[in-house]
Amino acid sequence: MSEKISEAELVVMEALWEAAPQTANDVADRVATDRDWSLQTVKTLLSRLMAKDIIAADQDGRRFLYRPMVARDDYVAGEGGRLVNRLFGGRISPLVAQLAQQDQLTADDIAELEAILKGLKS
Amino acid sequence: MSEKISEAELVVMEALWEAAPQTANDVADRVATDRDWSLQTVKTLLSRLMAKDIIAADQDGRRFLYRPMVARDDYVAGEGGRLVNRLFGGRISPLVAQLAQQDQLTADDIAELEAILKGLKS
DNA sequence: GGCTATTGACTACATCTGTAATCAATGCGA
DNA sequence: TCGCATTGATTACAGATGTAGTCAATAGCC
Repeated sequence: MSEKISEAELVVMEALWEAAPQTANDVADRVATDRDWSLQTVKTLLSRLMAKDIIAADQDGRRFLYRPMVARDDYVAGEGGRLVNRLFGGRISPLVAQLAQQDQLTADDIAELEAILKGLKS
Repeated sequence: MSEKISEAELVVMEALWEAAPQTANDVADRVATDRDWSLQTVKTLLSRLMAKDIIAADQDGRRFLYRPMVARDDYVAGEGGRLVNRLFGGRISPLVAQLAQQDQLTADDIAELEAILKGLKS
């Protein structure tokens, strides 16, 4: 239901998912690792995320404490599903096959996949 | 290396990946199943894809025959990898786990995943 | 109690995207 | 040969996005 999160907005979301609630300054600091943005830029992105009801803010003195309203897991599941639909017609195996072919699957990945499959068969 | 393909452009690409080469009219007809676009809109998208060097065109009389310059598999692998990186830190298993949890894995999917894993272990 | 620093709100502006109308060339039928 | 239909090129324009400057309120300091 909630609106689309743009690339730049997602960076802010990641910061908020790491820890919440945070002030605009906290978020800017955290985001600085990834992007060289001014504080104002971060605040604009926070505003837009507020307008989209993806985050909320509680007043704390004269500042605001921002917090995500959507869980990262939910967002990620939605996006993952959408991509799998768009690119693979809803089938996950071609993506796994692609990654396998590019040797992008670690032994850990393979073990985990096997565990998941085992769980499904029970 | 090639530039980003937007949502609308991707619809055109799908049409071109289905069959190539095609005239602008062919593409528009094929795309009509998905989107209710005017012929002009499709032509604009074709132009933009040309500008981005994602497709090429060969003159055929007074028309052009358009064809993709990137293979669907390559594009899809790139996008899939990018998403898995962005959302899951490069690990595929969380995505599979998500899909499994949402009962989005069919018996066929599971069988294919098992086959892929079996292939990897040999 | 006025000055300054902090902080959110508002405004700005270039680019990209979605969607299309209009223009211009050109080939074909009458 | 002349007008019409086809087709690509150019232009348009609103909304989203990336990036940030400026304004206004306010709270603490001297």
